[in-house]
Amino acid sequence: MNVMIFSALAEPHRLAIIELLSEGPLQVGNIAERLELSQPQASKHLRVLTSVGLVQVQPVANKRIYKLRPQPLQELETWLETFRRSWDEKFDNPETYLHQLQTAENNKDHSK
Amino acid sequence: MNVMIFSALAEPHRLAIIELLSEGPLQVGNIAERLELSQPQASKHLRVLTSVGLVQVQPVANKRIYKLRPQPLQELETWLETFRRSWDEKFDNPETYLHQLQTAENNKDHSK
DNA sequence: GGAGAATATTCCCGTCAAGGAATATTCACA
DNA sequence: TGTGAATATTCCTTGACGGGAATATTCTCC
Repeated sequence: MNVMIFSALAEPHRLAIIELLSEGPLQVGNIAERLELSQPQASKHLRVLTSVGLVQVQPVANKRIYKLRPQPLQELETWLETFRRSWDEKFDNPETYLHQLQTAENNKDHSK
Repeated sequence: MNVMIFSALAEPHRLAIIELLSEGPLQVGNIAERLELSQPQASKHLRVLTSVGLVQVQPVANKRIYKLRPQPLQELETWLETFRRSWDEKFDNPETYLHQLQTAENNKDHSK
């Protein structure tokens, strides 16, 4: 899993942009207005979101319509599914926990 | 959705710790060793992960066993599901896209 | 092609977080 | 109680990032 998507979403305004765009495409001015951002700030954040592929531009006249790109969030969902497997297998399973403790014990330094 | 979990996962080493812990609980020394981190670095990153609830400590003797906490990642999964609804409803739907364009048009400044 | 709307870019500054090194703390055990 | 193992904390420095202000760019339309 790549870290870029997380750092892109780690900024409150960018996360708000993503959630706003989940309702549908918007042009820069509307995004800035709705989130009470300056226009340059909105553009800068949209640039970051575009660079990591979370967002996509579509020029219409002298406007630029931004919309979400499903792929990265879908990949994130896939990544999370691999964790669900871990929950089901290992969590609240005393035997597994014991095994981990023994593993830690076996990893001790035997070279001295 | 809270931004904290994203900033916690936005650091490569911390993301690696999460993925490592998905295989099972580990003590600090083993985490540091496996990821080629200094022990203080590992402790610091684990502190961040704990503070956002992604990880949980369990003291055993003078060791500290860290393991994942399912809740935050499950909440993230839930958050992503709300997006899936948007994909299915709105994506590749020309009518919706047109509606957005018109909405943008209607949001123009009427006060002048 | 000139004007104006919509958007992007640049420059500058303050803040914050990560890493390294050193040190402190906690715990078991002899 | 003292020693060593395991882990946490502090201090410091440096680089990256967000915000504001100003400016540049792009596009449409007359």
